Amino acid sequence: MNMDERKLRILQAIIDDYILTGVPVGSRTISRKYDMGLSSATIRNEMSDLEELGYLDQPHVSAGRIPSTKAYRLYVDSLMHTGRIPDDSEGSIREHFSGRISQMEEVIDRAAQIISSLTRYTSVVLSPKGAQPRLQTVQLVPVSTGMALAVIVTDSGIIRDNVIRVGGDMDDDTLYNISRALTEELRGKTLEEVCAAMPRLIERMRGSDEVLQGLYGYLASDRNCPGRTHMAVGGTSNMLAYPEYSDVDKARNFLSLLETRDKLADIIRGSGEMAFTVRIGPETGVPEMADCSIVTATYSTKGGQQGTIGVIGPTRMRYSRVLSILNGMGRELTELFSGDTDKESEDKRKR
Amino acid sequence: MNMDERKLRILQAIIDDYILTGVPVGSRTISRKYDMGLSSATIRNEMSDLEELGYLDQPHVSAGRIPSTKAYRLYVDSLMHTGRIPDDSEGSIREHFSGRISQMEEVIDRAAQIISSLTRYTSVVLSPKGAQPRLQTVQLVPVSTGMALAVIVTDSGIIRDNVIRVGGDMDDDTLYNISRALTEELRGKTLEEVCAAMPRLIERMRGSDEVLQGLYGYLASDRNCPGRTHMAVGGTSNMLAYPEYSDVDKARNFLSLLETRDKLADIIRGSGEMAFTVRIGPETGVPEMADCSIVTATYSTKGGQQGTIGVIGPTRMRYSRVLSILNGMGRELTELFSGDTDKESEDKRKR
DNA sequence: TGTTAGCACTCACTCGACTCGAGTGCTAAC
DNA sequence: GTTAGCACTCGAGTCGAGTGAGTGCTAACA
Repeated sequence: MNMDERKLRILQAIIDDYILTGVPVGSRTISRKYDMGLSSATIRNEMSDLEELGYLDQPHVSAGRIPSTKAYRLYVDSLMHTGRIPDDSEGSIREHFSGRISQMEEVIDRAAQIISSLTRYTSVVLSPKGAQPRLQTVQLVPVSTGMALAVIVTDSGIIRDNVIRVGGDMDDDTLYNISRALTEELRGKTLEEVCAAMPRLIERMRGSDEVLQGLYGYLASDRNCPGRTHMAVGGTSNMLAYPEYSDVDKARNFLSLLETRDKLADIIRGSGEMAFTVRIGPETGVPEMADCSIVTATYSTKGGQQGTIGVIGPTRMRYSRVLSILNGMGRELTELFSGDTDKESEDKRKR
Repeated sequence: MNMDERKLRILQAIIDDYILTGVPVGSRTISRKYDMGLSSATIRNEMSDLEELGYLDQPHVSAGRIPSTKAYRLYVDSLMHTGRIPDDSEGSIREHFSGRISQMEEVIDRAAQIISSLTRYTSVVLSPKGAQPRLQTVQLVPVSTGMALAVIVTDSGIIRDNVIRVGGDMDDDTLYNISRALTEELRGKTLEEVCAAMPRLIERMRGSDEVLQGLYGYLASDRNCPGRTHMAVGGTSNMLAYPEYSDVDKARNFLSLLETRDKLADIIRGSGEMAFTVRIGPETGVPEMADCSIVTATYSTKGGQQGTIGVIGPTRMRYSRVLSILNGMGRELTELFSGDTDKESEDKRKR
């Protein structure tokens, strides 16, 4: 037995209906609501075939049928009429971002909010990471005696800073001179390379070695520390609106998964650096998400770093809508992070 | 009819039991589990009196009784045996913080996690704000042509930074000289005063006026912008563990309240700057929280700024435990934020 | 050979009747 | 003032019949 055109059409109707209603769909529903020109009995036969082929499941004998993971897979890969971005959304994204946008964290947070409000699912946005950014400027700003703020500007426009110990009483000018020397020496290197170069520098620049030690310690710990990648989660409560989560225990499990941020980041990033991925149910590899799907997309920054945006929803997700919203948001973020910073300030200034 | 010693003891037993179990408590339970030396019938009479006095409610005739808001109020104000901090917690707080702590945001996030894991309720931590911090250093770090990062260090040790437009092509040295001049001029002023002084400065320091304009714009918007206060929420899923929230709709309302961060911050901060506040049920003033209680405490920074930590739980909250945990955390945060930063780096270095 | 009408069958779900038991209020005795 | 006893209330749980959506199968039809 093989799939034919008609089976595909019926399967599509079933998936569409189930995504819409969340209720197992029966043969009669299909023959009436969708204009197939076939009686329910025929549909029934076809559905029986589709079940045998592994595309449909039956919760119990006297209920309708629901799409299997395999069906969703097929749907996403080829059946889905990949809609363009919903009319309202494109404008919506723009509009939401049009206000004041300064810090990267704020953009990330806002993006998560927008995605979840547009999709009505749970959204996750991860800050850019990946390709090593290259150092552009180092500058040390005195904070208190013996301490300074090390500001590191990279070519991706992302700034990291941290308070480090510089020892003794360095006056502003001394720190500034050290900063200049460091910048000259290190500009254009990746953070990896900077770390590698540090021991040699410490050797050479006697007299300011405590400063360099401090900086080195910070860089070394920061480089390996994924904690600095910012993550925003939006619409956690949205999931509770779906009957799939009317069971409180299930909901709690899901929510506490969202709370373990490291794990969540791994899951979202699990898709690698593909432009788009859709993982359905078991494909997520997370037992707690056996009946969730995860859709992710990437965006990139000027420096070539990649960030991830994702949506988590029930397997009966409105995939096409979600994909186009993520697409729109990805484009918007890419633009925001790689367009020159002038535009941001422009917006800001206008207020 | 008046409250006497015995009524108080009985009321306390009822509250204790209800907080523990969440089930309406009957007269027999009290007479057996709590060593009153009274029969259930007597207790029954007393309970009847307590109900008349407004301290107890009866969900329905044949159920036990539950404490009213008034009862909790009395309990918190005078009945509660204000336990010292639970044995495990004091150490726990220390231990959790002993790892790497650098950015304020991280401390805040971590604090929320710790509080919620210790209390098993939902926790909220707000970054310090209030008393105007005084400027200590301004420094401009070049980021790209025409743009610079303005780093502002205040005496509270809290650092703000933002990318501003500086116009033209300022080289490092020029920016540095401007920074020095600005620092000299503005050190010791509150941010309010800095803003007030800016127009005059812009007048005087012709030639670098575009830089100053940019800085002014940032300061002016930042000063009035409460968005910069960081807020962390922990243990959102904890609430679902309590039978009070076995109703999914209720849970969803609660969760979406947690998501509207501005509103939540207002609610938490609603208590003003009291060292401790306990708001019970309707006292919260938030309809969605009619059967929640909010306990808050404050901590302070070197610069005299105040931050807020809070716990949101069901009205039958383990008040004494929560209060002592918040007390411990408040002390720890105050120490962290007002002790000199040396200690932090020390910890960091040890790793 | 594919399609359809008809029919028996399944099974979750609903709803009312019933039981059970925790808890109360009241009364009378101590 | 305290307590034992008892009738009463009412939510929660159980049981069973009824309902209806949906299926699979068979036989008739185009």
